Amino acid sequence: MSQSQILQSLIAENLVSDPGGARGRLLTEAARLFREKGYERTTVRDLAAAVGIQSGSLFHHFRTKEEILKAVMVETIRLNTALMQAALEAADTNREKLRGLVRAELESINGQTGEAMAVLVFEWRSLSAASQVEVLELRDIYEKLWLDVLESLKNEGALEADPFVVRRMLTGALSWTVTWYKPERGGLTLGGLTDQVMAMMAL
Amino acid sequence: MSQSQILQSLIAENLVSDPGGARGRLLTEAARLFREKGYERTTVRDLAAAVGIQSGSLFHHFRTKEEILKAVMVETIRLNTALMQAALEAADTNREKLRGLVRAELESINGQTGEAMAVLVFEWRSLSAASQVEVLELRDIYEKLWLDVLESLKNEGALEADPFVVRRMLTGALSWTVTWYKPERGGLTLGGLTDQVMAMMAL
DNA sequence: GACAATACCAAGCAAGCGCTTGGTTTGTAA
DNA sequence: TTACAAACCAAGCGCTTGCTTGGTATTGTC
Repeated sequence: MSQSQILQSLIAENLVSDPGGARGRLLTEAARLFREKGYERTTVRDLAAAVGIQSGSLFHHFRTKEEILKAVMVETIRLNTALMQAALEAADTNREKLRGLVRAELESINGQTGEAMAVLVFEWRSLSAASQVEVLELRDIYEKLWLDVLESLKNEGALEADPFVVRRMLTGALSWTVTWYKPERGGLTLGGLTDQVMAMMAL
Repeated sequence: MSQSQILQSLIAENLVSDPGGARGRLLTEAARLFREKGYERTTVRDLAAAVGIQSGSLFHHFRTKEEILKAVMVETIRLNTALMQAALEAADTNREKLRGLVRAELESINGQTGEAMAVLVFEWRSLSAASQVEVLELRDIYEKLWLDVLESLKNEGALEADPFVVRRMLTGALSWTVTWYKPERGGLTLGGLTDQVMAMMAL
């Protein structure tokens, strides 16, 4: 199943907004602006201007500004969880599964959903506690994919360190690529970067 | 030279504010609040209340709210650069130097300056471009300490990967510890965590 | 065509923000 | 004691923000 088929299926199930529709275009622009200026410094006037409408009209689509932030987060988690599940299904060994996860996460962080992924990290505090709880539930599903694979690697003796610590280190290392990775820099492809990450873990 | 001697020397040189003085107390509280609620959501009224004064009085000490943010960042970079230089001076081999840097950075991120270090990462966008330039100059001195050691390790054959990439991965992995590391969690000390990081790099 | 639903416009509200201003209080030096 | 500087108070300014409200325009359905 290709990436666009996964996306189409999520759209059909109303889990993710169609990027071509009004709501989807707004979320794409919101992710970009929130990433660039920060959620708090992005006004509803900025958001509206980015999609070519007046600010009051946003409130027809979303109840509050915060609901926009939450939707950016929820939708990127859903999409990337589905992409990672697909990467797992395409792999045979635990080592290949981990490689697939690393590759998929690097793609999500440095590709189409890079802005939304960065918003998830940097704008967490602007979510209300109730929204944080909801987003964390989805996030936990995503994290479980990782921990299951790391624990399997530990059980087969391929990994000595604590899976929890390894995942946390990886989260930081991979998330940080958003601040520095550029394909043009020294010809380092995402595949090459994936190789370096795997090598750093002696895997 | 001990940590408190380093701090006293920086205070004497007016590079860092005395934590016991009014300005220093304000910067400590500011780092805490900015970390907790975000810079944009922390009002000057919040800051003033945290140190027990009225909000207008803040402007006796700092020209603008942004100057407070910048001071939090500048002062933590200066302090931690000095601590890392001390760690380098206490080490003999390049491997020990790297270990000293990892340990010192983990201490800065998870210890007294943890809040300010997190503010440096998460609140970067709230700084004006001019302030960013100034803070980056200090940051570059700090980063050069790392790159020099990693390049020495590469030159002696102990490290295969690109020092630039390794440093970036380490920055992410170590910075992320602020979100999850707790000494009580499974008895993992900072020394133990340092060991795990070094092991992950096969060093 | 008629009607309902959806999408958007334009104007402006209430609340809150960073900061100013004129003043008072405290600390220091001569 | 006096003079001055530093630190703080209290009140309020001008501006910005997220959002509401009454309306118009467009789209979809029968």
